[in-house]
Amino acid sequence: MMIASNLDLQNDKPLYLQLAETIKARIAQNIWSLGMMIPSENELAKDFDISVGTVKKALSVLVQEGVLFRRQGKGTFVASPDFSKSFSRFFRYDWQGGKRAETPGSKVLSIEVIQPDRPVIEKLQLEGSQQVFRIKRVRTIQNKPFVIEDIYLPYERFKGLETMALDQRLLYPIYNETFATPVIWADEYLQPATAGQADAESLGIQPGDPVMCVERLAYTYQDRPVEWRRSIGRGDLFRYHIVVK
Amino acid sequence: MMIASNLDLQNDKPLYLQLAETIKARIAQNIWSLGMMIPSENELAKDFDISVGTVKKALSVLVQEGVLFRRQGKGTFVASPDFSKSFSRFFRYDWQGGKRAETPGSKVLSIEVIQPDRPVIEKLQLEGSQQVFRIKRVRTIQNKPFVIEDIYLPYERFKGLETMALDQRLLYPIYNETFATPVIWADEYLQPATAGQADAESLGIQPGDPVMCVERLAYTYQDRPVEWRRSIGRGDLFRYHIVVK
DNA sequence: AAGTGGTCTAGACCACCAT
DNA sequence: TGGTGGTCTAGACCACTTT
Repeated sequence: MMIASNLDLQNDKPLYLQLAETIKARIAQNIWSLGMMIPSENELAKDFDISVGTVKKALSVLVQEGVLFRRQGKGTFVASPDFSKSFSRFFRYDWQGGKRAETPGSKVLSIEVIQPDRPVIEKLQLEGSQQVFRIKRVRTIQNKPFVIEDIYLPYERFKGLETMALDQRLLYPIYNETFATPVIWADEYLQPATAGQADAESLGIQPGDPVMCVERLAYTYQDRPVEWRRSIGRGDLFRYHIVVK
Repeated sequence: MMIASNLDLQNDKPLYLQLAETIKARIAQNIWSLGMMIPSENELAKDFDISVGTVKKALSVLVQEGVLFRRQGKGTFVASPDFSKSFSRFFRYDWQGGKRAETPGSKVLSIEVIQPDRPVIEKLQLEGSQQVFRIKRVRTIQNKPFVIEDIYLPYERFKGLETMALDQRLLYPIYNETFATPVIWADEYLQPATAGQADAESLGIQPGDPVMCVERLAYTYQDRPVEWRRSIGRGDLFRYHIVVK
């Protein structure tokens, strides 16, 4: 049961776009949350007093945008972006020709609450004198380190994170489930570099060996930045794959 | 005037996808060429004996894929990939954070026709003993080299390329306009490395300096691979930007 | 005025899923 | 069996472009 609303025939904007925006707004307000089924075509059509065809068009737009997914016979659901998948694209694990997509282990080296410096303030769009978490961790495959990460998070949003078992779980599901902060999309910059003394030791390589430096700014709903991280990956294990269309 | 054909109600595949594929095939066969207007919704519906709604759906799929574009009041046209744009999509080199999107110069070092080795044969899906072009060139910004490229092309498809002024123009527009081979999408792999003696000299850096190694397989219509290239870029000038969704 | 695509409707029938 | 989405139809009306 849903209160109909604010679709406007007088508006320039087509009804199906108005509906799409309304649905996105409801997801952003957590009226409909990740993974949840939203009302059926028929219900939406009835609630908003438009035809089913128009509802179909609105939903197809949101499916296209990755906001929803649909299953014949079941319903329409709010999509949860799966970053563990996109993560696994970034690295190749096939170093023995084995195809097993092994889940990387992770070990937190330190977690502290600090006063951020200017670049972090700007990237996370912090105001006043907000503090941030700084997490350093190393990720491993078969117990060999292959990436070290330096992660910054706004303290307020993630208060309580420091008490959690961060070694056991991926971070993005924690953001989503515990802090109601799903990561929707991210901006990444890649640059090649060579390992310094400290990084080389952490990664088990020689200073001067190639490494990939990845900076990522991750956003949640309404394009709010919620995490900034810099990763340094072993060059010999790092392979970034992208399909350009 | 168009001979109707081969849409099959008995087929598992929905009519609108059958139509979309038929249209793509006609474009691939150059029955409808780049930039040309294709028949209107009504004509297509009549020719294929299906409803206008189904035609609309087929066309919207192709618009989504970037194969067609539509203009209200004018018609539906075969899209010509915009190469100044796609170029900047494929290569995102920020010059010291400057925003000037300067067009890089290029200088061909060598072009030869050779018998490809196995990796090239597999990537370009060559049959029998087909030969390939191998082009080596260096790209420059402000007369400074920043990328060296090693490019492989099937000889048959691009016969005559060796006589063209490759220094003056971008390659992809040449593929498109002269050889009716638009590049539709590409697969890229990025990996950090350090410069060897020869590469360092070409790029004006020191051996051991960081470089980015980019391998790209470019495809035309019907997912046919038509170019394979390996690029080595100066690490200090290379910054790859990607939005992960 | 005639032709184009863009939006919207009100159905029909089907395939799939739960019960 | 009833509800869901997926396909398809046959219109209507509108906005835009060209002649």
